[in-house]
Parts: sequence; C-alpha cells; structure tokens
Amino acid sequence: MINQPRRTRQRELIWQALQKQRRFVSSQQVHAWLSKKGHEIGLATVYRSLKSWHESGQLDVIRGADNEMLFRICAGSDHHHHLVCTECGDAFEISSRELEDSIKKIARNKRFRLASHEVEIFGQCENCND
Amino acid sequence: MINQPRRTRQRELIWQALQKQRRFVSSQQVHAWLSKKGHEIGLATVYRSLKSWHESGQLDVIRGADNEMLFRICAGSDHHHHLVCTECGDAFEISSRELEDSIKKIARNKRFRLASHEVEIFGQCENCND
DNA sequence: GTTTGTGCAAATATTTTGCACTTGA
DNA sequence: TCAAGTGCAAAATATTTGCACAAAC
Repeated sequence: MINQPRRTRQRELIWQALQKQRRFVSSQQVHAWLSKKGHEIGLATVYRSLKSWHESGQLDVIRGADNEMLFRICAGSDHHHHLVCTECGDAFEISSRELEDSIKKIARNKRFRLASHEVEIFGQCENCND
Repeated sequence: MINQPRRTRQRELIWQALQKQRRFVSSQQVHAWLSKKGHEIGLATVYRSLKSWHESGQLDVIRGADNEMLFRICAGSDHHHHLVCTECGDAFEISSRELEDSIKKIARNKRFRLASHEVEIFGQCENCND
C-alpha cells in the first residue's frame, strides 16, 4: 500500500556516500561529492532520499550554523542527542540518564507536559583540542 | 567608530511589536503584523533590526520547525535555555544547574573541550494541557 | 555634514514540487 | 504492468546585500 522502497542505483550511491562519513553532511555536500566521483545524480533525488530516510528514522538530523539540514546515519534507534566536534565535524551519539532526568524535572517544575526536546553540544574532541 | 545605534521610527515600532509578544516570532511575522497595523516598513529593515539586536544579546533566537529564525526579547542576559509550549507558543527561559552539570559531565567523559550547547524543550504548558 | 538607517529590488541559498520520463519488482 | 523513483527546471522560502536616498546626531 504505502511506500515500499525500491532499490535503485541512485539510492545505493547516496547511502554509500553516507556510510563513508562519520560527520553530518548536507544534501548539497552528498551531491557534490558524488558528482566529483563521476556519479551524475539529480540534486532533488538526494534531497528526497535523505528526507525519506530521516522520516523513517534511519538518519539523524541537526541544523548547521547557517541553518541547513545536516544528516548522518543513525547508529541506534533509541533516544539520544549529539556531541559534535566543531573542528573536525566528528559527532558522537550520547544518551544520559542524568540529562534526561534534569529535563523531566524542569518540565515538571513548570507544570509542562513534556513533548520533546533537543540537546546539541558543541566542542572540540580529544584529537582536536591539542 | 562602531555601531552607535540610532533611534528611528522603524526601530521603535519593531521593538514595540516584540514587546507585545511573549512568544517567539519571525521577521516575517513582525513585518506582517506591523503592515496590518498600517505601518509600512521595509522587510529588510525588520531583518536587519532583529539580526543586530540578536547579535548584541538583546534577543534570543530559536529555530522553528520550518527552518526560520524566531526571536524574542531576552529577559536576562545570563546563560539559559527555553521551554516552549507547542500549543500557545508561550516560552519560558530556564536555567538549571543540574542540566548544566549533566552536560559538563558528558563532555568530560568524551574528553571534549566544551564550546557551547543548545537545549530546547517542547511541551504543553499548564494552561494548554487541559 | 557625516554616518547610520531605510527601502527596494535583485541576489543567495536551501529545499520542495510539478510533470513527463524511466525503472524496479 | 504500473507504482515508485528520477531529472530537470521552476517555485517556494528565508534571508542577505548593493545602492541611492533619507534621517539622525
């Protein structure tokens, strides 16, 4: 009935490109990288692929400084946040009981019914903070 | 030498519009609202005003779901995050020692030199969660 | 009178979409 | 076959910028 994803050359290539990266990348970057490798794929196809994978939970997304969407293959399907290195772009998934508890507590204090939350932490990773 | 802000009719009106709002609003919204009130101000002027106030720390900003920047007058100048009601759009500034500590701990565990972080919590406020 | 702000239109930038064509199952 | 995927170009958004003119100090 709905969305039975098909295996196409384009999607294979896009997925492979994502697999090579540990960092978050934009649709534009994926497209440019593939072009450089000689794979002429429509930019719209890249946008559509990343969007649908994100919607089906296979990709994580964060917003870059200039407001663009950056994607990365999502390791676990559990709830988590990200710790991103501002130097090399490397990103780790994090999940902290303590952090979640703090957030719950804040919501409770203000009598909010918690819906969702986003936490993004930026810094320099072990290798980059000389 | 630098940026000595001037008092203009446009800026007065834009600032007043912000003061009437407890929720986060976009440049477009401020502009539309002023237009409706009969104040014909250039959209670019609204963008420029909000941007500069944000840069000077007088406005907070969050990212809307549809990729736009939303601003609000910032109550305190201290470090804080936001608890936003998804129903009425009302937003509270929050600051939690516990939350900050959790974040520091996470960074320390991964041996990151912490640069910055963003936390946004969404839910329904006391009035909206019937 | 000099510097800063404004308005407009054009330029960017990112992402989406309509549509005809192609392809996978 | 035929629904799903693709490419292209155009549209939709959101925001910025160049420039001539106006306003503030």
